[in-house]
Amino acid sequence: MSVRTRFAPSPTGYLHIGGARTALLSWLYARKHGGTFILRIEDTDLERSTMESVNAILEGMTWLGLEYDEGPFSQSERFDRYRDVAHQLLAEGKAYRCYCSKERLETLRNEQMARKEKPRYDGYCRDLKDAPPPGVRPVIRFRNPQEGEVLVEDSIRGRVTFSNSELDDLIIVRSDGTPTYNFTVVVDDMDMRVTHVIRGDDHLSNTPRQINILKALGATPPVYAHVPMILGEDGARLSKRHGAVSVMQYREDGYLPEAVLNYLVRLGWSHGDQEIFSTDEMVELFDTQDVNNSASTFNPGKLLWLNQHYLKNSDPAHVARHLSWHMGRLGIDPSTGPELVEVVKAQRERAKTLVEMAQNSVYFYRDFEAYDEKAAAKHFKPEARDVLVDLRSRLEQLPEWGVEAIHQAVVDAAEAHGLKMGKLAQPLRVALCGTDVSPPIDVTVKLIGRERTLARIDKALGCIK
RNA sequence: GUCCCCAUCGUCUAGCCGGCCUAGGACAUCGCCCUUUCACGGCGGUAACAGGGGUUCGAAUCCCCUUGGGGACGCCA
Repeated sequence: MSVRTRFAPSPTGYLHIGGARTALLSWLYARKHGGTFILRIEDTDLERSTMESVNAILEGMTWLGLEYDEGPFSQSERFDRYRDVAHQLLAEGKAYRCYCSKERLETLRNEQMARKEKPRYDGYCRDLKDAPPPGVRPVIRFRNPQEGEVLVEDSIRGRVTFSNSELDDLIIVRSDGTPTYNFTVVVDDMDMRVTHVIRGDDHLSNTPRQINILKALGATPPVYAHVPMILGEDGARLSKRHGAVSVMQYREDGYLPEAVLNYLVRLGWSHGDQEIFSTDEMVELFDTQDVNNSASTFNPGKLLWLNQHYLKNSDPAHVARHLSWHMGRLGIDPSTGPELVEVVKAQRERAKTLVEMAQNSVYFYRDFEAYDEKAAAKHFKPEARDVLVDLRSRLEQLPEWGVEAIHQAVVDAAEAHGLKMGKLAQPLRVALCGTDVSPPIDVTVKLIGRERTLARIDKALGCIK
């Protein structure tokens, strides 16, 4: 039987880091086994679900390259199916209508809490003999077994058993007729023939309920794999408080999708001492059996390092495509200056993010407003004047505008004035870039181009008294 | 509170079917080297088996307890 996995987010927000990881692992597992990856939107909570969220999730998955094979299916379009299944359960006596008021349930809960018991439904309507109270729209509850145990065979956690006496009769259809999560998941996983449910750890306690319903429906439970949670740096579950958690925020912050993917796969999973994994390697090496069973803390620093690694080691043309997007956000048209690929080659060892790279590359395309004060004060000294004038004429006369020739011109000019490289390179840098930080000076000059270089030297000369 | 899960450097982790571990790698951090800036890179350092009981010739590795953390307990998903 071929593998079928699914990612089933609820559209109540963006695609966050935790969701992206379970999506990645499900995707990897399907790919590894030549199976099918299904995307299902769990929008049974009509109040909180939004179309914007659906789009945000789709956008995030596309950016990460997690292509699904089937879907997206929306649970809101399957209400008829859930209702049919609920009625089937009702007819078979495996579910029943419950007329308890929310007030009664509330009181019950409070009493149980006061008695230090686990709050759970007491089964008041389980075998209701009296006529139902008039005017009350009932919910439908699943008749959970009261005896015995449920065994969850989890490929990450091993065998976990729950006692049925811990479980209560959960609501599968609300009084307004809409189905609830634990019910729709079961029906969908069954209908969609999902073979492996890879999801967050927070669902482990829901699993015995789902298995019970699945069995009542005569279906075979899938293989479960509950992946540990991702915690914030304060040890609490990752949330907005911990800064950027939206996957798309990482794009805006200048991360490459492969860096995010690599970071995510290494959270709770490893392959010896290997740190860098291409997508193909992940697909080949990943297995749910090797996933850790302890929660891990999100570490922005390591993600940053990975991002820099991919910036440095990916095909420059690929990085350039991503950089182009960020240049655009800065209002830069890359056609107004050097080839972006060349800029990438020059900058990739000195930037951790694409945002940084873009910001530090603006001067290749657009004249800067003002000199960095400190840098100008430090390097625009009178003794720099003559050598800059000299270099300017050498550059102007250069027959060929190449890095080699430029380098030679700079060396010669410095030598002619008995100066060390730094005494010329730094003032020149400030003159050309506005700051004293840039790629190697010859490369910088080359990329800025002759026209701009000469003009900027002139401008700087005007500032050196 | 009840039930479930988890526990190696600050962080991600290797190791986990016991001896090869005076516990390895990576990020971060500190120091040195390289250097026309910033970086890259190279070399080196600091740093962990939560605690207590067992089992065993021998435990990070197996068992139990304690402690600590996380999750679930909704007419949310």
